[in-house]
Amino acid sequence: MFAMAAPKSTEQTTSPESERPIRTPSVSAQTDRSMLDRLPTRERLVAVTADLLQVRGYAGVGVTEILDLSRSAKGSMYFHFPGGKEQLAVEALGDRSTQIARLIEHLMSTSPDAATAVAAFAAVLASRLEDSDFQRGCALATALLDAGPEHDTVRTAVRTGYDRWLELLERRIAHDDVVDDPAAEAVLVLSALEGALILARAQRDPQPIHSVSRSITSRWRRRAPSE
Amino acid sequence: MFAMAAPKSTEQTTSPESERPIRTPSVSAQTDRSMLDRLPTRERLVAVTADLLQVRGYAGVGVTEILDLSRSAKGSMYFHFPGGKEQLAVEALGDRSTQIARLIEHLMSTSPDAATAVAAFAAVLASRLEDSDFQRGCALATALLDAGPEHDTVRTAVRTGYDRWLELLERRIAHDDVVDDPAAEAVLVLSALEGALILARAQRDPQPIHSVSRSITSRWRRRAPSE
Amino acid sequence: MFAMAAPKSTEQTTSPESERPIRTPSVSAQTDRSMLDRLPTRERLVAVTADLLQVRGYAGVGVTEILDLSRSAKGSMYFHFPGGKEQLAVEALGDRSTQIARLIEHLMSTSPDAATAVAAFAAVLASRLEDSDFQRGCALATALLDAGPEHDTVRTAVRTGYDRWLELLERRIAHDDVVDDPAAEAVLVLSALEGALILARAQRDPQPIHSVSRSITSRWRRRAPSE
Amino acid sequence: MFAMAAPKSTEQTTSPESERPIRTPSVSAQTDRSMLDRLPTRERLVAVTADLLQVRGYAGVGVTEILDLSRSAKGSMYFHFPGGKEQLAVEALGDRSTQIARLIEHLMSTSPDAATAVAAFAAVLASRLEDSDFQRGCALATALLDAGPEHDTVRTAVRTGYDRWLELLERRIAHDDVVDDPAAEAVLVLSALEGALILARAQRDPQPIHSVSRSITSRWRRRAPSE
DNA sequence: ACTATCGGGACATCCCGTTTCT
DNA sequence: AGAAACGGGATGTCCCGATAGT
Repeated sequence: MFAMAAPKSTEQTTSPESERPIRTPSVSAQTDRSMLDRLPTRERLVAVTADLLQVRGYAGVGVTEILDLSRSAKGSMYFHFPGGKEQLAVEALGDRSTQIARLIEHLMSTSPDAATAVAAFAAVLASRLEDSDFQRGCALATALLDAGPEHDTVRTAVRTGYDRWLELLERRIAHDDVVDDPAAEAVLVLSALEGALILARAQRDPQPIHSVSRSITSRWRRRAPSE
Repeated sequence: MFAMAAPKSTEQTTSPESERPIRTPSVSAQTDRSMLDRLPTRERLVAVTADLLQVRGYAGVGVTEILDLSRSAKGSMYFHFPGGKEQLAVEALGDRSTQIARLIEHLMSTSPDAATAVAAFAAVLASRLEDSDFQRGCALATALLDAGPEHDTVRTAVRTGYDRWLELLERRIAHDDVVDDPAAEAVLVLSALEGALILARAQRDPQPIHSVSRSITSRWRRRAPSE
Repeated sequence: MFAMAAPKSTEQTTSPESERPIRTPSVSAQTDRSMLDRLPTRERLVAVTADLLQVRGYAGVGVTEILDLSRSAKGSMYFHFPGGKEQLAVEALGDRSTQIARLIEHLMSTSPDAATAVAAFAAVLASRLEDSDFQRGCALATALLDAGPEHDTVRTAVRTGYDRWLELLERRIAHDDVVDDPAAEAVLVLSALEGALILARAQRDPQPIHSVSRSITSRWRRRAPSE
Repeated sequence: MFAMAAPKSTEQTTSPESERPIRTPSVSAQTDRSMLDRLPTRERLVAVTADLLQVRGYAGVGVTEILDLSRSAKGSMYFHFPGGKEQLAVEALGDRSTQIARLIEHLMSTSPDAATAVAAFAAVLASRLEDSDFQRGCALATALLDAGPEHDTVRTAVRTGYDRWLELLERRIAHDDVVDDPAAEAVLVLSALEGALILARAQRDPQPIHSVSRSITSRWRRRAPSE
């Protein structure tokens, strides 16, 4: 999908026309450059922020980096997001969580059963992680963990995202009627995938993601033949 | 055990007479003050660092804060940890992961079966989270997610910790003989708990932790008579 | 008349939904809101600027704050005042100094003698200071002191205002014939009141203002029968 | 005493060895360079801050300028003054107000009577103002007026300074027994001089200072021959 | 006459690592 | 082992002025 550049290359290849060092985009990101430049400033900021939050979390990302990568000026950012970094992060997380929600919805409605859908979802997560040299985990989890209690709006945004995902999962699990408690099972699926994403990142190996997906769904498929 | 509210005291006392700023210990931490003061400098630094990493991650914690909370001076820190913040973090994560490993070991050996042990472990995690006003999740996950690729020693430390935990879990699951693939089941248990810890933090509700613990262990207890 | 406390609202609402920050009007000002909204843009800007200059001086006031409080946009401001902040300040100081001149004129012509007029003037200054929680001193002095040599037009505006006041004072003192050198006495009156306003602000006590007014005028009333 | 450089020369004479533009010391200051360099960092910061506050007030002075002029690093400043700009200002004002207090004390004890002492004091103020191209008024007044209510420690420092000066003035006036109410007369003297300093700055003419000094003291000398 | 953007520099603060001295 | 001081770069935020489009 995209390649990973060197990790935050502090050294600059002296390109002729660059006066000040322009930060090499350490994470080229999901949203790639060609489509980025076509976006209006506001969307560009959101997209870049989402990509960076996914990799280094709230505290780990600096607004300067966001500005560099999105080729925007400080003034523009504080015009569109008077609430600063926090507001930008909240909006980026909302944006990203909606994207994932749409992905889940799509997989749920195009798969023959819940188990297949979950396996497909796991596969997408795993491939995104691998393709990014094991940097891009879950934007929500990554942003949440180092936001600190003073940025409660970030936590709320994360929570809202998780709640939406859980509902989608639960609905399909309930529809398939594979377990007694669909809500608890949705929590298990999401928790296990989130945790596996972290394990995979630590081990630089996507195997945990596939493993948990298999472990969980192998118990399903029993009761309901689903539509 | 203690409450935590003050949001990183951005406002100093600013009274002209006060020579040095006194940082409100925003996170009193697992390691509490009275026992902290009895520790030698080196251990004090490690303990405080572990506590802070658990709450705000690698990027979110500053050495100044560590120094303030551990009542040590810069010089002392760079004497004990010439590698600076990164080395300190690695050592703190090693320390903390050993503590958790010991806890797992203890629970595993004192519980009648694996399911009970896992439930007890989940209960400990949940209560620690709640007691800290939903701040203290897993130090390893929190530190990993915002460390960034340039701090690979941090990732390695996290990985080592996870591997040790996995092995302990796998051993007991294998011993109880409750599932076909004990290694995969250990990964599921750890992943689900890590993920549930995050969900719980986002929702400010420990329920996901208990939920996943129940969901997973409810399938066990069947085959093995346990020792 | 009104109270003033909120310290420049350094914290934004930061709610993700709020698009634009709403600045808490830290200084509602002499010119109050209801009459402000009825004014055309240009006058609104001048009035708000004057109020702010009086409280925080030239360097202490930002155009953003002026814009927020006067509910105008940047474009409007630079249309009316192409010279920017400096021109706006000059005009605001001219406006305010005219108001004060009118007040002096009125008091001078309605009082039985110069001493009574000066006491009345001092009383007005003192009450304005007290009513604003000891924030609103003399706009001219406040703006002058932190304008810096690069904003000489500000100094000139201040000077012009002072000159007008001095002339009015001198005329009445001369008319009453209470001292040998009416010009010098006018300078004394104005200087003492300006200085007392500062002392009063520092001490949060209006007493110096009344004190100097009494000290000075107690020597008058002797020679002249007044008109 | 010293010369004034060009007013904040935004343009830089391209001296060979200067890499980044080094701010031309817009106000060479009371504390001149040669003696400044011999001072330890902490004192250097205080001295430079006092000089700058005197000219442009609290809001008008930036810490960068203080750092440049005092040739100190950011780290040093926040080491010595953890309370930042505000603490530095408070300390500078305390320092400067002590210097003036000593001057007053000296003049009071070496002059034949209070009137002579006040005239001498006025002469010093006037000459300092003139020598600085009408920039250096009273540091206390200048810093107070644009500090804003959020920096109350600055106001307190100013108040303390004024109170000390008033006491010294009152003591000598009482000793000479020239008026009925020495406390009120001290307030008059200080107020008039502070105000005259402002008028003189606005008019670029020291005359108001001498004028008020003469106006006030001409009524004295009557009753007491003093020691 | 006004809105909606943008640009880029300056602001106060805090960062992490080093050095020097005891 | 540790205290005191320093260096200089990075942080998030805010600044003032400009511009393009009505």
